[in-house]
Amino acid sequence: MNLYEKIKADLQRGRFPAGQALKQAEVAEHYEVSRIPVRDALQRLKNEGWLAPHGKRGVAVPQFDPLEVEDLYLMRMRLEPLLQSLAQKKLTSETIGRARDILDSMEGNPSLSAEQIGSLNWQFHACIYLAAERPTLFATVEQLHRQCERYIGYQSRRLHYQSTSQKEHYRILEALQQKREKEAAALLARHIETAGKKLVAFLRTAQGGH
Amino acid sequence: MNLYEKIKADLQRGRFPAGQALKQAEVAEHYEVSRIPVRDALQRLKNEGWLAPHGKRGVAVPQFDPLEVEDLYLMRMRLEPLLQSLAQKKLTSETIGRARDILDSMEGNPSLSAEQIGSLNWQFHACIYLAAERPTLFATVEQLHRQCERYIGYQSRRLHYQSTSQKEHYRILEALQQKREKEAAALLARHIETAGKKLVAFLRTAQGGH
DNA sequence: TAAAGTAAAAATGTATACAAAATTGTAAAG
DNA sequence: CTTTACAATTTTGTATACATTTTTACTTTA
Repeated sequence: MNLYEKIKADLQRGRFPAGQALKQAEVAEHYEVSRIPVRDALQRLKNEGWLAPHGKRGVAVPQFDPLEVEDLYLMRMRLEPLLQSLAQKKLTSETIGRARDILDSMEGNPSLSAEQIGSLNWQFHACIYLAAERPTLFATVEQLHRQCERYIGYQSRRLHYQSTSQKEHYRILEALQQKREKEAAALLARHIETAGKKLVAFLRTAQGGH
Repeated sequence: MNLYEKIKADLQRGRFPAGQALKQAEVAEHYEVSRIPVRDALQRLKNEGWLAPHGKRGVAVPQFDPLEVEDLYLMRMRLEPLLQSLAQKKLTSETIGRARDILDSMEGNPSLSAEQIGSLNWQFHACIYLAAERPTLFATVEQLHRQCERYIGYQSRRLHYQSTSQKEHYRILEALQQKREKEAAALLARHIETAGKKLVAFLRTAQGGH
């Protein structure tokens, strides 16, 4: 586990209070490395939305921002159904099988951690998206998903939204398998919309979430 | 002009041959700095699509890839009309005036360089998009535009696609001003689609463009 | 008292030197 | 002749030391 992953994990678990400015020297001391690798990690984390620019220099732990979530899910609603449609034409039964395995493995284990659920969730969609063989489009979708992770990780420790989401997954998979292209896209769009609205509502009721 | 900008400018002008691997030491020597700032710059350029990962380590100058362009423009077609629609509700006459000024300044000067035209082009759209006050959505759109820049910069040295594009700009601006929301979005979508198709066609006829 | 300028402190940016990792080339074995 | 293992070289990663920039705090002045 490299420095980037360590810091990201700690951010995901809310180890650093929102709004706090992260100084290179502090972070370096905390993780017992020099400032050079810290610089690299912070730059990358900033680009991926895990950290926010802080004034003219430095970075800070971003606040939870419902408007950001709204934007992220709006974009995902536009891009992911597109990518899924492009994938559908190239879907093999083997890919569908792997996707189903992922869903089944979630269904079976009721004792999965929030992180593990989130990871499997993405693996399911990514497995389908990758079949499209559109690396650029995939990369942007993946990046949007990464930005959402911060909020999902925060929410999923308190909220359980798994069961309905799972049913939607199975319905999407079936529509894909039966080549009902438009339905699959529409289901996915609703799937994302629902998740986004739940998340925004949760953040707003929680007064910004901190 | 910092190192990041210098390297980017040289990439934009095709100073480094496509496919070439860039080694930190070489780049550092070429620009007469140490490897530390080179590392920072290369990482950022890689994240923005100006450089591609090269095996397990290092970066390389990416090839021109028509499929990448197709993806970029597909995404822009989905996201930019959305952002423009969100902006429309908040458009002031002052913003519209500034947008018109940008278009007029392009119209007047027939002796603008390719880079200048590209810059003004983006300034026009960005001026409208910013009115939406949706920083997250704007950031992604801006990033997509940055990735397109590499191709536009390459093309615009050979192709002149200005005049038709300019007419489309004026039509979009008028639709926005007259609150014809759907028309403005549709015009923008077509505007992007047209530009994308031209660019892809150009790259394909030019055998990948190198 | 408020404002502005300046000096001190703190934080980031960069160079040099060293450590770790990956690649390449070579030799030995199948 | 191909393949595998190992050593040499190359390349990237990191620590320490120094330079530059930004911020902070204090002093001076209106």
